[in-house]
Amino acid sequence: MSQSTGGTRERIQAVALELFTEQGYEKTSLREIAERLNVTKAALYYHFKSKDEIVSSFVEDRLRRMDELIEWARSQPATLATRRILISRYADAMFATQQPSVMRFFEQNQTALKSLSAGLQMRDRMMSLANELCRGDESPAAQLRAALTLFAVHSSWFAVRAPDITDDERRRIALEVADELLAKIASEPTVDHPARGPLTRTGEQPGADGQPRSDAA
Amino acid sequence: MSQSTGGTRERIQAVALELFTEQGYEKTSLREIAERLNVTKAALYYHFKSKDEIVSSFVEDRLRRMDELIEWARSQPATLATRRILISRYADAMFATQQPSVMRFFEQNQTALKSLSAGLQMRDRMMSLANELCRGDESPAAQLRAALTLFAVHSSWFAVRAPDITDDERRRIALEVADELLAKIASEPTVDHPARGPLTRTGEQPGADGQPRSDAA
DNA sequence: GTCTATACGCAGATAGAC
DNA sequence: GTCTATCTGCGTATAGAC
Repeated sequence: MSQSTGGTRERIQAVALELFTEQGYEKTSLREIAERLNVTKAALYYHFKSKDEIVSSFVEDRLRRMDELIEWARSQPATLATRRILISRYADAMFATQQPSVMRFFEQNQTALKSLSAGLQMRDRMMSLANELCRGDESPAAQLRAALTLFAVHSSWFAVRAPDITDDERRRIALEVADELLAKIASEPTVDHPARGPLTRTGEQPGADGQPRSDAA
Repeated sequence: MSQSTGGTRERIQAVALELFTEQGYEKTSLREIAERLNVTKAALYYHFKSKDEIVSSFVEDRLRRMDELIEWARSQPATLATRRILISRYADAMFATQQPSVMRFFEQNQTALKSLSAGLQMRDRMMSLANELCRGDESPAAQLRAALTLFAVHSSWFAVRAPDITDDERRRIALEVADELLAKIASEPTVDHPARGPLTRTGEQPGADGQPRSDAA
């Protein structure tokens, strides 16, 4: 919040993010980060209390965005239109500024993030987002489609191997595939076109969300 | 191959696989594995030359299966039918025996596997498999769909949260979603139904496979 | 086949000078 | 705000006894 230094804190974040993503959080030592910046390990400890606080520092921003998104989705009806806007906004957030780097960091460090509080929080948000994407259709297939929708946005960054493709094209293709998946999720709890069938409705649990959210949106 | 010991080698593999998956490869120490088995670290080194050789030992089997699968796919025409059988056989392999554990290990240790030879080999095979799933349709959207098809099989294990679902149901749902994705991939290089449009064909690279494979299939 | 003992290095983290 | 110096502990791996 209050950095009066010449951006050293930001430089540490940038280098750490890069190394954590390339070789993994566990495998990257503070010594390595310090060497890249031509400073000592002790200098790092002036800016951050610990190694995992470096992670938290660049995750905060993303957490905030996701919270806003989830809150918005909960205030909307569970229709295809809502879901399309939801995934579209999610893609916007992921493709904006330097978020792609943070996105890749998360993909590449899923396991390490299990022991980091920032990681657990992000996991929680991703689950909520997936839940919102299939709210109203509790079938297993819908859950899978919802998850794949998020994967579509994420993997558009590495799964598409084209030499001169722009970020905008990646985004558009991701949303094209995502929309197809979303279209197969039932829009209303009472389905009126039994062509797809309800599959195995194992048992409705009413409030799988977690918090009851009593505060205003 | 030739274990005359009372299965100690297998017990090490099992415990290592479990811990590597739960807490990550880097974070799991040989001391921890040894303690779980009530042996010493030195005992581990009798059975395996190094830590990463433990990984290789339980990856070998999976590599062989995937090689067979890829080889088969290459000998077949690039049609929807081929792709459906391919993903179905892949699912069979993934759901068979204790392969789900190995599958989860890979998902959870993507980054660590970049510095392990076994990991690099698996990455290579996954890429080849994805390539086969969209051979004949080099559009970015097809590449994304092919990758998501594989994700569908993988994520059916954790994305579907249902209390009493069987492995067979998971497999069926994964293939249901996978088939939808595959249906949108063009079956022939010369598309004759322009309803979907050619998207942004950025530039055809004839042999994006890597090896020219001159040997017989 | 498994043990004890140990080598050697690097990890994260702190104290206190400048 | 950055440094030098240092602490403490654990990491992988090896030697050699039983």
